[in-house]
Amino acid sequence: MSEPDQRLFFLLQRAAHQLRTVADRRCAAAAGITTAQLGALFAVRERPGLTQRELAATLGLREPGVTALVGRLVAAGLVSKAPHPREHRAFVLELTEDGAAALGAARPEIERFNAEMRELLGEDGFLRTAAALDRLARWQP
Amino acid sequence: MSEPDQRLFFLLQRAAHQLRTVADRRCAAAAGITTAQLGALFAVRERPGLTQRELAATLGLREPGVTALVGRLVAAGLVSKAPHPREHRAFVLELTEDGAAALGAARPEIERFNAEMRELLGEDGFLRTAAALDRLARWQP
DNA sequence: TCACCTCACTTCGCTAGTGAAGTGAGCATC
DNA sequence: GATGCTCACTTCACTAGCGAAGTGAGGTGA
Repeated sequence: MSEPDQRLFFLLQRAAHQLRTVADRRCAAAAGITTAQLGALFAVRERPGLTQRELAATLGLREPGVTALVGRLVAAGLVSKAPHPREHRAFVLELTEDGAAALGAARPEIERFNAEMRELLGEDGFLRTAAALDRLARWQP
Repeated sequence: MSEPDQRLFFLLQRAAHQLRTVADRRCAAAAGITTAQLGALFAVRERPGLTQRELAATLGLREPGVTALVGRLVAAGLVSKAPHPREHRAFVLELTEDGAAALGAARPEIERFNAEMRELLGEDGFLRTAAALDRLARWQP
């Protein structure tokens, strides 16, 4: 492996970390919650009645992480958690009004984030990066 | 903002998270340390005598994080930490033999990771993504 | 019918980051 | 030569994720 290749690997890791922390600070400023929490709200809004297992798959997290994440959202009143009608082990998640409001509050910040990314990478680079990360998101080692 | 745009934002977050965790599991299996630790070793090898402040800038971390990170590496005997010759508040970091060995041990895994990314994204997509993430890594909100 | 398995979720202990505040050496200024 | 500033690093309290193990309801097969 060439030296630049190795550098590339670490660069990638740093970029991934940067993405998370920058976005997190933005979301926290806009809606008072983290990107992960916001992502969960978005997922629940898209598919109301989601179970935690499904949410874990959607977000690319493990179950314990989702248990904690949902716990925080329920405690904050942003998501409701009710017994599953058919499957007694599971719960169904719904967005509350406050949850929808938080999602709305973060929207301008997300817009700004995307706009800056577009500026940074160019429209073409932005779309290509998005496509690439789309595949990465579904990547299983 | 269009709905797909919002989805894109969360997709990006998930991809970033996926990248970190996949790479971390690989590195842990290969060298017994995390990607962040490996990245620090790489940085110290490239610029021996680095201070922690410089390392923080290189890795995109904050100082407390680097204090802990370096502490772990020193405890593991992978990095040495000596007083700075001129600046008494600072320390200079050097790679130990074990540190170099760990870096070497992880090399095939990094190679494999990069190869899979290339396969996933195509050579062109890989290079473009790398270039994009290079900018992202240096991005300051 | 009763032991056994499956599986959604939880609990526990861990690692790795963050921000805010603290520490202390060296230097400048009065 | 005391006062106070700067700044590299540390400490502290916190959040967020992980893996492994535990819990318990529902189904399955001898």
